[in-house]
Amino acid sequence: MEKNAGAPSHRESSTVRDVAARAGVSASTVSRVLGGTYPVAKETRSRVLRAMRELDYVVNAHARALGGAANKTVAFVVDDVTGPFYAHIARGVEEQAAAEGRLCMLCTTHGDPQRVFAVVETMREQRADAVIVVGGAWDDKPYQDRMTHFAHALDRAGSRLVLVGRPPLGKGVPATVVDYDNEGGAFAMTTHLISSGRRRVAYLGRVPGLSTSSQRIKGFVRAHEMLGVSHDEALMVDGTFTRSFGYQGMRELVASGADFSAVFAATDMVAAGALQALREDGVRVPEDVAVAGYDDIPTALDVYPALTTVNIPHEELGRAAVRLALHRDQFPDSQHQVFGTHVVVRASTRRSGD
Amino acid sequence: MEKNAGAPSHRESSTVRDVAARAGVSASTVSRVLGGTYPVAKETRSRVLRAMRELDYVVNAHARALGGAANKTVAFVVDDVTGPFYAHIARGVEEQAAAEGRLCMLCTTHGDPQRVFAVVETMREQRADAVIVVGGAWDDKPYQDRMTHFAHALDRAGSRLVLVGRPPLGKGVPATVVDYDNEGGAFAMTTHLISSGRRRVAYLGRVPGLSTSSQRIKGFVRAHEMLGVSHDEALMVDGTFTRSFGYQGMRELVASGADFSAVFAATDMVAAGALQALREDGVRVPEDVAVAGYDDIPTALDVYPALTTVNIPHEELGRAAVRLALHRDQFPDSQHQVFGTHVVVRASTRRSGD
DNA sequence: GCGGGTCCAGAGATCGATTTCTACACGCCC
DNA sequence: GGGCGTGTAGAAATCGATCTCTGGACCCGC
Repeated sequence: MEKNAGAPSHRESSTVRDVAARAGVSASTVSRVLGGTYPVAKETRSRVLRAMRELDYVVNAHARALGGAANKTVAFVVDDVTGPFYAHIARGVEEQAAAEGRLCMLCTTHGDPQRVFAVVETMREQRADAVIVVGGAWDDKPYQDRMTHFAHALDRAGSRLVLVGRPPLGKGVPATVVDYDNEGGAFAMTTHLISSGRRRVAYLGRVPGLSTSSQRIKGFVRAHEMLGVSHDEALMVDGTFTRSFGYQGMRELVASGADFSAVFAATDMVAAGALQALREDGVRVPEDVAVAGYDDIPTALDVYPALTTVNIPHEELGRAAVRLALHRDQFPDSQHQVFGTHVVVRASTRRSGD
Repeated sequence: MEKNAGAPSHRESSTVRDVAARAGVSASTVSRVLGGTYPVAKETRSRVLRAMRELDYVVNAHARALGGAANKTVAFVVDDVTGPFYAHIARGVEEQAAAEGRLCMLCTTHGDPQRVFAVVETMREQRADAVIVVGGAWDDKPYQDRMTHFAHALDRAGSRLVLVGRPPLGKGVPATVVDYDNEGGAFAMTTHLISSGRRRVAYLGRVPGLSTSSQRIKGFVRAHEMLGVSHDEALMVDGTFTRSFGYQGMRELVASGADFSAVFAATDMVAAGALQALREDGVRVPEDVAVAGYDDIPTALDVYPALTTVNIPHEELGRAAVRLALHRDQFPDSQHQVFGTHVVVRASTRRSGD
């Protein structure tokens, strides 16, 4: 019996050979029609196209990727897709990736550093064009060494590590860094709070060892120093970047009888929880206590009162990450790009007179 | 010169042959160490493992996928990752996919039906184990025919189409359907509103042709009929599932002087916008007007007053989608699974006496 | 001592598409 | 009419890992 002469097997999808057989040409010719970069006689081409349609043929992306051609995939690694912060960056990444004809692989790590490594390793296996890691980094040395190792490994394979919203790994490490002015935003917000007369500002949600947290606190402290206002260590509350911590932490702070006239929450989610706690405790916002957040997620508009926060250009970060990584040969000098942040004043910090 | 005898090229990542050469064995042996399913002498194995470590070797997923082995990828198609509704389902999908040792490809369509087709086609090329499409479907025939075609094409290729939150394509179509009791939730909510004494309920955000919308409205209408309350077509406002429509639509409804004592918003996002509009118009919630949403996204807790809404088990939908699709041979009878929904009563519909 | 079994490892085919490299026509000019 | 470009298409090698088939080494018992 002739091999591949009849109809293709029922459980399998068809291959170039099936198409070739049906069109009465060779596999090479089918491939050339597919690629379109090589002259094929008009009549032959249409015969091949018809055969492809009739067999409902689609190329095998793996076979194509194996044959040297780039794999056209961008990997995206986040803690948790559910967080609006990540979701909006994800959107930017996905949009730009689509615009550049790339697919987008999504991986979540649930804040577990070990999973970051596992996931990046998997992305090396997938030969992704770029691996974009989003969110705060851990300060410890082994972690950074490991990321540096990945940066080199990816580079060797012709891929690229991209760090979004985290500090660079050091000189000479082949990685793209897309960051926002984290410290500056915290500085501006703290200044806003203090200069509006709130001299005792609590910081809700310090995460020791997390770069995002450290930078915000640096800005927070710097603003105090700049304005000659001493800040009280007792008003620094350790926690996580979650709504539930915001609620718990705020309740405890109020219960402790601490003296404060403003709360700078580490993120908008934390602020949302804090607002609920204050409401339940009968503390008026902004009359008794001003509340500010960080990130400017959509929910900031919906909490009551509307939340003063620091805006981060999330989607632009995502788009830049993809763009810079894929065209790194065109932008060799902007492989560390920092976007600006700015304070958005809403009702939660407004003075009655304003 | 011996081929592959020296160090691997500097710009390329190493292959099994490189590892084999370094360990002084054949490629087959390296592969067997990798797979672990075939006996390899202990001493040989450790030599190979060391060589892999020294060369920082990772397998080429494409080469592996080409050799028959399943590709271990689940595709996830949504309108927009930014929406909390999708984000939470995405999380369920991602978690379950990770638990099953699968990677997750994310694609967004921005509500464009054409992009759905393009994306699903790409997923066929990628030979994904399952293609999960989330969100309302369009009622028109060509759209459904095309989806049916994809269902068959994926099935032929050993993959699976999964529809989440959308109606089945018909008898005999090889697809997994994971749905929630959309109509029942709307029915329950409408009943809740009417039986608490609000006899004139506005529906904010009808989207003609979208299955999600039609089902909710069906429940809305059925509740009216059941309770013997007539509903007013003038209180049905067409729109989109967005916060900004919620705001606009609500303002216009108030400005029109329409008579209503409750608003059933098509989604929580719509409700959030509506609440802002009502606040700005000086309408008190829930005293003057009760407001309810649909989806139970986290923001429902943060709006003011806290939003009464219909809970959907988002993450469970996502997990079930992956589980049922990958183990469809084990669950041949539950390829159309419907999850329950339930009303969550919060402040936005509460009577003062409650 | 030799057949028979077990254990381990190499050679080579294979997956599907691309990409040389090769070859056959055809038309054209000298 | 023979030589030569040009246009078109096939045969075969290639990518990297896996899988089958084959075969060598070694131990065992009779």
